Amino acid sequence: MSAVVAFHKKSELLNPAQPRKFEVTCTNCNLREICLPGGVCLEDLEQVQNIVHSRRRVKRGESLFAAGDEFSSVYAIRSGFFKTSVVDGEGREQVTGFFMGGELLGMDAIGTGRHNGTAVALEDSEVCVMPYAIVERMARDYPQLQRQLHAVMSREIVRDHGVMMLLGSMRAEERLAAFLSNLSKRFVRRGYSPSDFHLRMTREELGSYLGLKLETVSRLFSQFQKAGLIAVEQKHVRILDIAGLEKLLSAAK
Amino acid sequence: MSAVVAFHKKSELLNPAQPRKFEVTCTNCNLREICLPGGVCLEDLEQVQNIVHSRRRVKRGESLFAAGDEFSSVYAIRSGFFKTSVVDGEGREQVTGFFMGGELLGMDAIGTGRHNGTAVALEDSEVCVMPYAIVERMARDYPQLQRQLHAVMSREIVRDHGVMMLLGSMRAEERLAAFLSNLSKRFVRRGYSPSDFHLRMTREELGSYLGLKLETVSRLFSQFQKAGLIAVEQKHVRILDIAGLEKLLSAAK
DNA sequence: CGCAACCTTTGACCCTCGTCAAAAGTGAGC
DNA sequence: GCTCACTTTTGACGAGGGTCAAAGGTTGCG
Repeated sequence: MSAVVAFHKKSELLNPAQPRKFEVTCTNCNLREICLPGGVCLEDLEQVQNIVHSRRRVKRGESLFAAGDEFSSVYAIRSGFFKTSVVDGEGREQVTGFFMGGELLGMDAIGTGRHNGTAVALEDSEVCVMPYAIVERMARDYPQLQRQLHAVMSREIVRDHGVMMLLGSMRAEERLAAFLSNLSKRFVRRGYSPSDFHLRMTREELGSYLGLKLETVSRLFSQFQKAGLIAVEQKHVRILDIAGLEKLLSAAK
Repeated sequence: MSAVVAFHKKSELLNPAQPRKFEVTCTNCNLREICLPGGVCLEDLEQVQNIVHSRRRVKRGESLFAAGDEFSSVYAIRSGFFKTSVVDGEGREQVTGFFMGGELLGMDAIGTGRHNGTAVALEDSEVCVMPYAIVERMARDYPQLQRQLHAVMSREIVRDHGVMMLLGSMRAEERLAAFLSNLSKRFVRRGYSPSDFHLRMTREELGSYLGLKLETVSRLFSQFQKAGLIAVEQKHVRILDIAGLEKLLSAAK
């Protein structure tokens, strides 16, 4: 296909070599290991970190990119929380994922030159803007970066297949249990509590992601609470019995 | 992550420069345009086609790779038809896709060095074996190939998001209509009839993909037939009213 | 050619989750 | 601090699709 054409908004590529006001460095970023530069050795990192052209703040409720937007860059989340979604012909929204620090957004656009979905910040966030033109060039020069880029995309595919399993084969309570367990693991990895966190999404957004209606999600939270698995208060969730939650997953059917 | 380590089965990399018995060339392949080398100019293609180390026949029912297998290569389908699936802890299978000529398999393994899912031939098939180590090197030397590789992975992500929409937001009859419409488009692209084809998968496999039980799929086929949208006879399907099928999609809810 | 394994269809019944509705809780902006 | 819009919870009810069962069809193999 010849659609892989448009690559950079000019605005994001001005003066790529100039010194920047803020210190955008991967070297001293605590997310380095789980982010795109993970696996790049320290000497190379000095150069590789120039893939980060700038940073961009996205306030809660604002979109980082929307479906149909011209592709220019991929984005690494430096702080905050995003949802991604796609919309079909009838205006139905399907939430395709929730993303946090160190995770990459925007790879859906490489194939067509336009974003297929929308990324919206669910809390005030900041991302590292990595113009794809630069990513391409750097990937050529630094094999470890190339491999890491492929790995990140591959893992996104694997993640998507997991969501298909969730949506295609699991019952409602298994879906929510799987979601909570997954979220817990990702929080731990980032140094947060595995059992005590604030959900950034509404019941409706979570329902969309899980293929359920918001009422069902709400009922499941109540049900899990009654069962002593979690304590919910609005968006604040405390996992009381992670083993119990994960047993829900093994208890197929 | 350091998991991206293991790359080639020796067996697949022996004598990469030797002349081969069969003429494995992209230049004269009718799938060139929709395959990985698509977009590579003809001069470069002479070299680039060396990413195809060999071909491999996979008989109906055999697997090309299985979950847990060590990653060595990605595979371009030269002829035939595959299903891919993942299996969860409880042994539940979720079919994640159906693939035909020109499409790439195996990208799920780049991130971890092991295949996350399984690819099974649904008819006697042949694939081009492209050792990832060679793909990496070629991608460095030929930017167009690099871009195409990224594009292919990106499109797989977009496809997956479409499946999430299907599984998360559509009703049973919309899912089947969407599937038939999609299959029709892909057949056309490859020079086959858009309205007359042989389904390679069982009702159960199709049901798994669509998040439905086999009985539901069977009922839907009967229902579509009764409505004059299609004619079904076992695995042979003829689309009688593609517009009617696609209207099912717009008629949300 | 005939058997066995598998696949498909169809019916009857039922359960999970969606729909509709109402009320209470929460939070952002004036 | 008050209002209004949004979010969440909970209940009652119903339907879409799952489950169970049985029969017929198809295919491959000995």
